[in-house]
Amino acid sequence: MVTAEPVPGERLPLSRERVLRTAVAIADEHGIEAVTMRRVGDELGAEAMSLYHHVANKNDLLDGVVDLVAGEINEVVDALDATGPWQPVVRARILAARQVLLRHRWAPRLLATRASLSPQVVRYHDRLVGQLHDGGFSFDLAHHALHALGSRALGFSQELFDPGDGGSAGALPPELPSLVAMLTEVAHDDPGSTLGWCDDQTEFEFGLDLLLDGLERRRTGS
Amino acid sequence: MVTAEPVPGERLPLSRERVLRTAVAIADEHGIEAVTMRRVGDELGAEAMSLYHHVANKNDLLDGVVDLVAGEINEVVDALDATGPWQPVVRARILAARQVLLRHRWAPRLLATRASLSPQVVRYHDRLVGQLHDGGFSFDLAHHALHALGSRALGFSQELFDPGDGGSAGALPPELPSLVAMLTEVAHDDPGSTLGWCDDQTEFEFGLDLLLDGLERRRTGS
DNA sequence: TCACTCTGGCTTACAACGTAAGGAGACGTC
DNA sequence: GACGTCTCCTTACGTTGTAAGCCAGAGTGA
Repeated sequence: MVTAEPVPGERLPLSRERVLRTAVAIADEHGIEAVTMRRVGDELGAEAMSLYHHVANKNDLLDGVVDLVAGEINEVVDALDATGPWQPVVRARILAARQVLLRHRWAPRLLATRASLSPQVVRYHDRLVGQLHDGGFSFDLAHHALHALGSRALGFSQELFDPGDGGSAGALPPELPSLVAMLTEVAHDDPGSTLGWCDDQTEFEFGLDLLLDGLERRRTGS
Repeated sequence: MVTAEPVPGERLPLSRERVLRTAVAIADEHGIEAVTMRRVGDELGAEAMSLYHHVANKNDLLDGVVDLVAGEINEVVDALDATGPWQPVVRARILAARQVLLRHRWAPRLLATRASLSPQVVRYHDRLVGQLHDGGFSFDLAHHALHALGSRALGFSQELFDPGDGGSAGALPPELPSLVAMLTEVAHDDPGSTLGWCDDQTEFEFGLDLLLDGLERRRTGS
């Protein structure tokens, strides 16, 4: 009758929370494609079908995972100091969100494929709109700003070229004269970079500032 | 001995070209998730395994599909008039690419998930860099521009919110004050819009021009 | 002409996936 | 004690990508 005691080897009961956190852990370690119902179950010492008592189906699980990550982002950005002019405030918010996503590199792709919106993602944008409005944006301009920023608002940009294979301009065929010229010149300017010929963080900030500067100009109407 | 005659009901032989075109047709009609090896085979009157004589595996098939669509884009943009100042030239190129992608709405998502780069996509960017360089960009700035534009260079932006469900601001909970305020105001400004409260083409152009204007300012150093 | 290899199709089979269906044991409430 | 209800398990099915191997026709060299 002593079943209530916390035996050390005893299994914790499942919960939606534990299921989602386990899925995130698997994705962090082995990539999002390693997140299968059976694998998540295994990791929890349970069967795949047991998960269905806590998530409706795999789609729901992935929605929950996205929401969890977005919640992590919100935790971080809510702690930032948001006083002062809007531009550094918004800039810091977005770069902080980016830092979280760099810890979950699979998350951007997952976010992009989700059909329904995560409450936490919506919440993130609500606060962002609030900051823009406080900074002098009309709601109309804030609305445009959301679309203009797109995924960049959450801290990631669509990386069409997989980083890591662009380093060698020699592999490019000669019928691409402009790319060859560009790559040789850029590589020459920065010969010893271990980050390859382009540093993602720098590029992200370049594009972000381009947008933020443009928005500020639209706001002041100059 | 008359086996060479083109019997009407006779099946064309398979080819990589036919396989890829069929996959595109299926994706156009039923979505990218309907593109399975068996389905493509069926559509061609062949078995799934027969496709493997023309594509290495499904990944290769999808790579080929992306390349085919990018080739379609290149066909269109190569036919554009590229004389005059860089900004309208590049703008027209990107908007034309967008028109092609609107005929293959599944393509952006597929593009974003491909690991290897399509030669046609690379070619597209080569010509784009050429246009920027001709327009007075240093290769360094052109390189930054590619990253800043990201997927927008190819004519699509990451649509985080699925269009079609954002129309009703009434569904939003009250703990999202800024979004509620924004949506009610924007919806009020444009009450009769059948496109929902945001028109994608307009928003895309807004963001694109923000970037192009910013790039021009960086180029002239003002 | 014969035997050979290639090419491109088909058949069969398998492992991994998501998940439907239902059963077993622990728990609370009447 | 009977009865839900909750949680977890077992079994099984359909769908997916694809490995392995068979077979017919077309060249091709002896």
